[in-house]
Amino acid sequence: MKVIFMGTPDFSVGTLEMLIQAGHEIVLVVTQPDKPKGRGKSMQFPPVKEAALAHGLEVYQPKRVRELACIEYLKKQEADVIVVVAFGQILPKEILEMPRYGCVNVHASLLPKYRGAAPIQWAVINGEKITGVTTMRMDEGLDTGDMILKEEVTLKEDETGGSLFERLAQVGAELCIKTLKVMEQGTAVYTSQNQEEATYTTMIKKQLGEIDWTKSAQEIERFVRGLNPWPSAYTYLEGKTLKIWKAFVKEETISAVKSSLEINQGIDSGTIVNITKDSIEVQTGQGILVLKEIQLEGKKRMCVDAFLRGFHLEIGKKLVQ
RNA sequence: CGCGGGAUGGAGCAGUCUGGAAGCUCGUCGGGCUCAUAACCCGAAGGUCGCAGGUUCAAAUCCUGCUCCCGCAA
Repeated sequence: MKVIFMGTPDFSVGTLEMLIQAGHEIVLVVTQPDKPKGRGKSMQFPPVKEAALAHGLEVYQPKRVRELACIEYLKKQEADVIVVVAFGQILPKEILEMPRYGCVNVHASLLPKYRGAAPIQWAVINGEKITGVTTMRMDEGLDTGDMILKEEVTLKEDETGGSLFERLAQVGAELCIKTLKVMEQGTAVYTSQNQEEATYTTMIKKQLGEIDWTKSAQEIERFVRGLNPWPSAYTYLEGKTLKIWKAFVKEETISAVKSSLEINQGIDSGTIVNITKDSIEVQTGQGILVLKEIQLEGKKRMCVDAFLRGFHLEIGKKLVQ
């Protein structure tokens, strides 16, 4: 089919490449404008643009897709379908209705749950056992279109936002190809979403990563995994930012909840209660979190045993700003 | 020219301001102690102090340029 592809971050790249591989004719790749990124604020191409250029595809970067000039340009392509994967702009009705097969969106959750911007991280943070990818025919709402295909993915014990991101991107790419196939064959089944079951996720901001030590050790551990590798969960140590990359819930606190709760009643959440050769144990609102891999501001991320060799840390210190 | 931290034996750091014998906590190797040990004791190897110039009797340390890493911000 003649396809217009719209997408911006890494998550979209896999789908674009699989579309090419599957033999679809990509007539145009639409992505967000280049933005200054990284240290030194140098201009950088969005990942999708990099991939598109590598395949010799035409790239179009409108500031706003709803502008007339843009709509006209898209119309000229005479595409059969528009595939949208994490594009980052809302499409107006004119575009949604433009292609013969409409606009297909690949969303990284099992709709109608986790509509919105950051379904992957939230699935990990919330401790979901199963998530997945859904394709749908877009309508004017945010992730409210009729669903076409769905595939479940089971989260692993040590799943991080990053690892799940990669897996879902792969699943999403394959699901997209299947979706186009059934649409083309006319065998696609469109299922409307149950509005009552719908949930929404908010966009992940940097600031969200600050750890609230009054939460339970289990919640914080999931929080750490969900925000790895971006934007990362962090706290403070002696006025500096301390990122937590890897941690786990201390086992004893599960089996001996009552006694440890009693013992810890006088200790504030966020206090370092024990330090071993290769771990730092922190009191939380419920249970103890054992830090294994951390990163102090300006330093590389490192295992706690390496950190402790060069940083003299004392029990009783609190991880607060 | 967005702001800032950093580069020192295999790892993590101190030393740099106030130039003048390369140090700390570990790891590694050898030996000892021990029923035993990630514990303890003794000993050893291992570094052109990121790179290139400059100042000086003398530079990890001062000056200049460069490379790489990291935090913030976007």
